[in-house]
Amino acid sequence: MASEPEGELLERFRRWLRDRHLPVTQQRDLVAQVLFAGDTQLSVDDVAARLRDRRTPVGLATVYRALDTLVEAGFARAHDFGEGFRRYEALRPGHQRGFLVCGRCGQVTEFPLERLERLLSLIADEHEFVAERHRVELHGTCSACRRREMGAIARAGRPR
Amino acid sequence: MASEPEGELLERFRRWLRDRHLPVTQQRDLVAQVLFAGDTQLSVDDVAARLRDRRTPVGLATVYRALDTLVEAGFARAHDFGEGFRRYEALRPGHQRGFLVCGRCGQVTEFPLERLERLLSLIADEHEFVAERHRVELHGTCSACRRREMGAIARAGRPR
DNA sequence: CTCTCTGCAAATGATTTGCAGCCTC
DNA sequence: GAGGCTGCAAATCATTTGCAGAGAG
Repeated sequence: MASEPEGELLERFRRWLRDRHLPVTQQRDLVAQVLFAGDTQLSVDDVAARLRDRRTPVGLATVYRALDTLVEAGFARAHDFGEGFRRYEALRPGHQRGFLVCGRCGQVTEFPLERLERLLSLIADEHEFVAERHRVELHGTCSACRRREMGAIARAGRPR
Repeated sequence: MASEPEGELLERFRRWLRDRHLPVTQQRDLVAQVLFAGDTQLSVDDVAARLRDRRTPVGLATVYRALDTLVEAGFARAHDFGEGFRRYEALRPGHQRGFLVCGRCGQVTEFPLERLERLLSLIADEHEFVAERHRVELHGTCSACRRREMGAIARAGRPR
Protein backbone atom coordinates (compact mmCIF):
# COMPACT_ATOMS: atom_id res chain seq x y z
CA MET A 1 0.00 0.00 0.00
CA ALA A 2 1.94 2.96 1.30
CA SER A 3 5.46 1.74 0.64
CA GLU A 4 6.55 4.81 -1.24
CA PRO A 5 6.56 7.55 1.40
CA GLU A 6 8.08 5.35 4.06
CA GLY A 7 11.72 5.88 3.16
CA GLU A 8 11.10 9.50 2.47
CA LEU A 9 9.65 10.07 5.91
CA LEU A 10 12.59 8.25 7.43
CA GLU A 11 15.02 10.47 5.59
CA ARG A 12 13.19 13.56 6.67
CA PHE A 13 13.30 12.41 10.28
CA ARG A 14 17.05 11.86 10.08
CA ARG A 15 17.48 15.29 8.63
CA TRP A 16 15.43 16.77 11.45
CA LEU A 17 17.76 15.14 13.95
CA ARG A 18 20.90 16.29 12.19
CA ASP A 19 19.60 19.82 11.97
CA ARG A 20 19.38 19.84 15.72
CA HIS A 21 22.77 18.23 16.17
CA LEU A 22 21.19 15.17 17.68
CA PRO A 23 22.72 11.78 16.94
CA VAL A 24 20.93 9.54 14.48
CA THR A 25 21.06 6.39 16.53
CA GLN A 26 20.17 2.94 15.36
CA GLN A 27 17.39 2.59 17.93
CA ARG A 28 15.66 5.81 16.96
CA ASP A 29 15.88 4.83 13.36
CA LEU A 30 14.46 1.40 14.04
CA VAL A 31 11.51 2.78 15.97
CA ALA A 32 10.82 5.23 13.17
CA GLN A 33 11.02 2.45 10.58
CA VAL A 34 8.49 0.33 12.43
CA LEU A 35 6.16 3.24 12.98
CA PHE A 36 6.32 4.42 9.39
CA ALA A 37 5.81 0.87 8.11
CA GLY A 38 2.77 0.27 10.29
CA ASP A 39 -0.56 1.06 8.76
CA THR A 40 -2.40 1.61 12.02
CA GLN A 41 -2.02 2.98 15.49
CA LEU A 42 0.64 1.06 17.36
CA SER A 43 1.00 0.80 21.09
CA VAL A 44 4.45 1.04 22.62
CA ASP A 45 4.34 -2.69 23.20
CA ASP A 46 3.38 -3.29 19.59
CA VAL A 47 6.42 -1.37 18.47
CA ALA A 48 8.70 -3.19 20.90
CA ALA A 49 7.27 -6.54 19.84
CA ARG A 50 7.81 -5.85 16.15
CA LEU A 51 11.36 -4.83 16.84
CA ARG A 52 11.89 -8.02 18.82
CA ASP A 53 10.47 -10.04 15.93
CA ARG A 54 12.86 -8.30 13.58
CA ARG A 55 15.68 -9.50 15.79
CA THR A 56 16.53 -5.89 16.61
CA PRO A 57 15.16 -5.53 20.14
CA VAL A 58 15.06 -2.08 21.70
CA GLY A 59 14.45 -1.33 25.37
CA LEU A 60 10.97 -0.21 26.32
CA ALA A 61 12.15 3.06 27.81
CA THR A 62 14.02 3.80 24.61
CA VAL A 63 10.92 3.10 22.54
CA TYR A 64 9.02 5.58 24.69
CA ARG A 65 11.73 8.16 24.26
CA ALA A 66 12.05 7.62 20.53
CA LEU A 67 8.30 7.95 20.05
CA ASP A 68 8.31 11.14 22.08
CA THR A 69 10.99 12.48 19.80
CA LEU A 70 8.99 11.53 16.74
CA VAL A 71 5.97 13.31 18.12
CA GLU A 72 8.02 16.37 18.93
CA ALA A 73 9.47 16.34 15.44
CA GLY A 74 5.96 16.21 14.03
CA PHE A 75 6.29 12.79 12.41
CA ALA A 76 4.02 10.97 14.79
CA ARG A 77 0.92 11.53 16.76
CA ALA A 78 -0.24 10.05 20.05
CA HIS A 79 -3.77 8.84 20.49
CA ASP A 80 -5.63 7.88 23.59
CA PHE A 81 -8.77 5.87 23.07
CA GLY A 82 -9.24 5.26 26.76
CA GLU A 83 -7.71 1.81 26.67
CA GLY A 84 -5.31 2.67 29.45
CA PHE A 85 -2.33 3.15 27.18
CA ARG A 86 -1.37 5.31 24.23
CA ARG A 87 -1.20 4.48 20.60
CA TYR A 88 1.13 6.15 18.13
CA GLU A 89 0.54 6.76 14.48
CA ALA A 90 2.81 7.94 11.71
CA LEU A 91 1.81 11.40 10.61
CA ARG A 92 1.88 11.48 6.86
CA PRO A 93 1.31 14.95 5.53
CA GLY A 94 -2.16 15.53 4.15
CA HIS A 95 -3.33 12.20 5.41
CA GLN A 96 -5.50 13.23 8.30
CA ARG A 97 -8.13 10.80 9.38
CA GLY A 98 -10.98 10.65 11.80
CA PHE A 99 -12.08 7.67 13.86
CA LEU A 100 -15.28 5.79 14.53
CA VAL A 101 -14.78 4.17 17.93
CA CYS A 102 -17.20 1.43 18.91
CA GLY A 103 -17.89 1.51 22.63
CA ARG A 104 -18.99 -2.13 22.65
CA CYS A 105 -16.25 -4.02 20.86
CA GLY A 106 -13.59 -1.31 20.81
CA GLN A 107 -13.15 -1.51 17.07
CA VAL A 108 -11.73 1.63 15.51
CA THR A 109 -12.60 2.48 11.92
CA GLU A 110 -11.00 5.36 10.08
CA PHE A 111 -12.37 7.84 7.64
CA PRO A 112 -10.79 10.72 5.71
CA LEU A 113 -11.18 14.18 7.19
CA GLU A 114 -11.13 16.06 3.94
CA ARG A 115 -14.78 16.96 3.97
CA LEU A 116 -14.47 18.47 7.44
CA GLU A 117 -11.30 20.40 6.89
CA ARG A 118 -12.78 23.49 5.34
CA LEU A 119 -15.13 23.93 8.26
CA LEU A 120 -12.49 23.17 10.85
CA SER A 121 -10.04 25.71 9.54
CA LEU A 122 -12.83 28.26 9.45
CA ILE A 123 -13.54 27.64 13.11
CA ALA A 124 -9.85 27.88 13.97
CA ASP A 125 -9.60 31.18 12.13
CA GLU A 126 -12.52 32.60 14.03
CA HIS A 127 -10.61 31.97 17.26
CA GLU A 128 -7.29 33.20 15.88
CA PHE A 129 -6.05 29.70 16.47
CA VAL A 130 -3.41 28.05 14.30
CA ALA A 131 -4.33 24.37 14.09
CA GLU A 132 -1.55 21.93 13.33
CA ARG A 133 -3.65 18.84 13.50
CA HIS A 134 -7.18 17.71 14.15
CA ARG A 135 -8.68 14.94 16.14
CA VAL A 136 -12.16 13.85 15.26
CA GLU A 137 -13.73 10.83 16.89
CA LEU A 138 -17.27 9.58 16.73
CA HIS A 139 -18.10 7.33 19.66
CA GLY A 140 -21.01 5.00 19.43
CA THR A 141 -21.93 1.55 18.22
CA CYS A 142 -20.68 -0.14 15.09
CA SER A 143 -23.08 -1.92 12.79
CA ALA A 144 -22.05 -5.39 13.93
CA CYS A 145 -22.57 -4.65 17.62
CA ARG A 146 -25.81 -2.88 16.98
CA ARG A 147 -27.16 -5.88 15.14
CA ARG A 148 -26.07 -8.15 17.93
CA GLU A 149 -27.64 -5.94 20.59
CA MET A 150 -30.89 -5.57 18.76
CA GLY A 151 -31.09 -9.33 18.64
CA ALA A 152 -30.46 -9.59 22.38
CA ILE A 153 -33.10 -7.00 23.16
CA ALA A 154 -35.64 -8.74 20.99
CA ARG A 155 -34.90 -12.00 22.76
CA ALA A 156 -35.04 -10.63 26.34
CA GLY A 157 -37.38 -7.75 25.71
CA ARG A 158 -40.42 -8.77 27.67
CA PRO A 159 -40.42 -8.66 31.51
CA ARG A 160 -40.88 -11.79 33.64
CA MET B 1 -25.50 30.50 33.78
CA ALA B 2 -26.76 26.95 33.52
CA SER B 3 -28.49 26.67 36.85
CA GLU B 4 -31.72 25.41 35.41
CA PRO B 5 -30.91 22.03 33.96
CA GLU B 6 -28.75 21.01 36.90
CA GLY B 7 -31.51 19.66 39.12
CA GLU B 8 -33.21 18.12 36.15
CA LEU B 9 -30.12 16.17 35.19
CA LEU B 10 -29.76 15.01 38.75
CA GLU B 11 -33.31 13.78 38.83
CA ARG B 12 -32.85 11.94 35.57
CA PHE B 13 -29.75 10.29 36.90
CA ARG B 14 -31.61 9.11 40.00
CA ARG B 15 -34.33 7.72 37.84
CA TRP B 16 -31.78 5.89 35.74
CA LEU B 17 -30.45 4.23 38.90
CA ARG B 18 -33.88 3.31 40.19
CA ASP B 19 -34.84 1.84 36.85
CA ARG B 20 -31.94 -0.54 37.19
CA HIS B 21 -32.72 -1.31 40.83
CA LEU B 22 -29.48 0.31 41.91
CA PRO B 23 -29.42 2.21 45.19
CA VAL B 24 -29.41 6.00 44.99
CA THR B 25 -26.61 6.55 47.47
CA GLN B 26 -25.59 9.86 48.94
CA GLN B 27 -22.09 9.59 47.48
CA ARG B 28 -23.23 9.01 43.94
CA ASP B 29 -25.62 11.85 44.25
CA LEU B 30 -22.95 14.17 45.60
CA VAL B 31 -20.56 13.35 42.79
CA ALA B 32 -23.30 13.95 40.26
CA GLN B 33 -24.17 17.27 41.89
CA VAL B 34 -20.60 18.50 41.71
CA LEU B 35 -20.18 17.35 38.14
CA PHE B 36 -23.45 18.89 36.97
CA ALA B 37 -22.67 22.15 38.78
CA GLY B 38 -19.21 22.43 37.24
CA ASP B 39 -18.97 24.38 34.05
CA THR B 40 -15.81 22.72 32.78
CA GLN B 41 -13.97 19.43 32.64
CA LEU B 42 -13.16 18.25 36.14
CA SER B 43 -10.44 15.83 37.11
CA VAL B 44 -11.19 13.19 39.71
CA ASP B 45 -9.14 15.17 42.19
CA ASP B 46 -11.09 18.31 41.37
CA VAL B 47 -14.31 16.52 42.16
CA ALA B 48 -12.92 15.06 45.39
CA ALA B 49 -11.58 18.46 46.42
CA ARG B 50 -14.90 20.19 45.84
CA LEU B 51 -16.67 17.56 47.85
CA ARG B 52 -14.14 18.00 50.64
CA ASP B 53 -14.71 21.76 50.54
CA ARG B 54 -18.42 21.17 50.79
CA ARG B 55 -17.77 19.20 53.97
CA THR B 56 -19.09 16.08 52.31
CA PRO B 57 -15.91 14.17 51.56
CA VAL B 58 -16.12 11.06 49.42
CA GLY B 59 -13.39 8.46 48.99
CA LEU B 60 -11.33 8.69 45.83
CA ALA B 61 -12.19 5.18 44.72
CA THR B 62 -15.85 5.99 45.15
CA VAL B 63 -15.50 9.12 43.07
CA TYR B 64 -13.95 7.04 40.33
CA ARG B 65 -16.74 4.52 40.53
CA ALA B 66 -19.46 7.15 40.61
CA LEU B 67 -18.01 8.89 37.57
CA ASP B 68 -17.84 5.60 35.74
CA THR B 69 -21.49 5.08 36.51
CA LEU B 70 -22.32 8.54 35.24
CA VAL B 71 -20.46 7.83 32.03
CA GLU B 72 -22.20 4.52 31.63
CA ALA B 73 -25.54 6.18 32.21
CA GLY B 74 -24.71 8.71 29.52
CA PHE B 75 -24.67 11.74 31.81
CA ALA B 76 -20.95 12.33 31.68
CA ARG B 77 -18.11 12.03 29.31
CA ALA B 78 -14.44 11.32 29.90
CA HIS B 79 -11.75 13.34 28.18
CA ASP B 80 -8.08 12.73 27.91
CA PHE B 81 -6.00 15.69 26.83
CA GLY B 82 -2.76 13.85 27.43
CA GLU B 83 -2.17 15.38 30.81
CA GLY B 84 -1.71 12.01 32.41
CA PHE B 85 -5.15 11.87 33.95
CA ARG B 86 -8.76 12.02 32.82
CA ARG B 87 -11.21 14.84 32.96
CA TYR B 88 -14.94 14.40 33.23
CA GLU B 89 -17.61 16.65 31.88
CA ALA B 90 -21.36 16.72 32.39
CA LEU B 91 -23.09 15.72 29.21
CA ARG B 92 -25.98 18.05 28.70
CA PRO B 93 -28.17 17.01 25.81
CA GLY B 94 -27.67 19.07 22.70
CA HIS B 95 -24.72 20.83 24.20
CA GLN B 96 -21.88 19.22 22.34
CA ARG B 97 -18.69 21.18 22.09
CA GLY B 98 -15.35 20.93 20.42
CA PHE B 99 -12.00 21.98 21.81
CA LEU B 100 -9.10 24.10 20.72
CA VAL B 101 -6.10 22.76 22.62
CA CYS B 102 -2.99 24.93 22.69
CA GLY B 103 0.13 22.81 22.65
CA ARG B 104 2.22 25.59 24.14
CA CYS B 105 0.29 26.77 27.17
CA GLY B 106 -2.23 23.94 27.42
CA GLN B 107 -5.18 26.26 27.36
CA VAL B 108 -8.41 24.64 26.20
CA THR B 109 -11.02 26.77 24.47
CA GLU B 110 -14.42 25.43 23.57
CA PHE B 111 -16.63 25.99 20.57
CA PRO B 112 -20.08 24.71 19.62
CA LEU B 113 -20.21 21.71 17.32
CA GLU B 114 -23.48 22.55 15.69
CA ARG B 115 -22.00 23.48 12.38
CA LEU B 116 -20.18 20.17 12.14
CA GLU B 117 -23.01 17.95 13.20
CA ARG B 118 -24.73 17.57 9.88
CA LEU B 119 -21.52 16.41 8.26
CA LEU B 120 -20.58 14.14 11.14
CA SER B 121 -23.86 12.31 11.17
CA LEU B 122 -23.61 11.91 7.42
CA ILE B 123 -20.23 10.25 7.82
CA ALA B 124 -21.55 8.00 10.57
CA ASP B 125 -24.46 6.96 8.39
CA GLU B 126 -22.13 6.05 5.56
CA HIS B 127 -20.41 3.59 7.87
CA GLU B 128 -23.66 2.28 9.38
CA PHE B 129 -22.35 3.63 12.65
CA VAL B 130 -24.62 4.97 15.38
CA ALA B 131 -22.76 7.86 16.99
CA GLU B 132 -23.71 8.74 20.54
CA ARG B 133 -21.22 11.51 20.95
CA HIS B 134 -18.48 13.29 19.09
CA ARG B 135 -15.05 14.42 20.04
CA VAL B 136 -13.49 17.15 17.99
CA GLU B 137 -10.20 18.71 18.97
CA LEU B 138 -8.01 21.11 17.10
CA HIS B 139 -4.44 21.03 18.34
CA GLY B 140 -2.16 23.92 17.61
CA THR B 141 -1.18 27.30 18.94
CA CYS B 142 -3.48 29.84 20.52
CA SER B 143 -3.31 33.46 19.51
CA ALA B 144 -1.49 34.56 22.68
CA CYS B 145 1.26 31.96 22.33
CA ARG B 146 1.63 32.60 18.64
CA ARG B 147 2.13 36.29 19.26
CA ARG B 148 4.70 35.53 21.91
CA GLU B 149 6.55 33.09 19.66
CA MET B 150 6.55 35.40 16.69
CA GLY B 151 8.14 38.02 18.89
CA ALA B 152 10.85 35.58 19.94
CA ILE B 153 11.54 34.57 16.35
CA ALA B 154 11.77 38.17 15.23
CA ARG B 155 14.25 38.84 18.00
CA ALA B 156 16.47 35.79 17.30
CA GLY B 157 15.57 35.32 13.68
CA ARG B 158 18.71 36.26 11.80
CA PRO B 159 21.73 33.91 11.75
CA ARG B 160 25.14 34.94 13.02
C1' DC C 1 -33.00 -9.16 54.95
C1' DT C 2 -30.43 -9.00 50.41
C1' DC C 3 -27.79 -6.83 47.36
C1' DT C 4 -24.92 -3.14 46.20
C1' DC C 5 -22.02 0.52 47.82
C1' DT C 6 -18.24 2.66 50.45
C1' DG C 7 -13.68 3.41 52.22
C1' DC C 8 -9.42 2.09 53.13
C1' DA C 9 -5.24 0.16 51.81
C1' DA C 10 -2.85 -2.67 48.75
C1' DA C 11 -2.27 -3.98 43.82
C1' DT C 12 -1.83 -2.85 39.07
C1' DG C 13 0.20 -1.23 35.02
C1' DA C 14 1.62 2.25 31.88
C1' DT C 15 4.96 5.75 31.76
C1' DT C 16 9.15 8.16 33.68
C1' DT C 17 13.58 8.65 35.66
C1' DG C 18 18.50 7.80 37.56
C1' DC C 19 22.65 6.30 36.34
C1' DA C 20 26.72 3.73 34.36
C1' DG C 21 28.43 2.60 30.04
C1' DC C 22 28.07 3.13 24.79
C1' DC C 23 27.66 5.36 20.52
C1' DT C 24 27.36 9.25 17.16
C1' DC C 25 29.55 13.31 15.42
C1' DG D 1 36.95 13.34 23.27
C1' DA D 2 32.13 15.49 24.45
C1' DG D 3 27.44 15.28 24.63
C1' DG D 4 23.64 12.96 23.95
C1' DC D 5 21.82 8.01 23.82
C1' DT D 6 20.64 3.28 25.73
C1' DG D 7 19.20 -0.21 28.93
C1' DC D 8 18.17 -1.77 33.07
C1' DA D 9 15.88 -1.46 37.28
C1' DA D 10 13.68 1.35 40.52
C1' DA D 11 10.35 5.13 41.15
C1' DT D 12 5.89 7.43 39.95
C1' DC D 13 1.30 8.06 39.80
C1' DA D 14 -3.40 7.65 38.06
C1' DT D 15 -6.58 4.14 38.28
C1' DT D 16 -8.38 -0.43 39.92
C1' DT D 17 -9.44 -3.98 43.14
C1' DG D 18 -10.24 -6.86 47.58
C1' DC D 19 -12.59 -6.96 51.50
C1' DA D 20 -15.10 -5.89 55.85
C1' DG D 21 -18.63 -3.11 57.34
C1' DA D 22 -22.62 0.26 56.11
C1' DG D 23 -26.71 1.70 53.59
C1' DA D 24 -30.71 1.53 50.28
C1' DG D 25 -34.85 -0.81 48.87
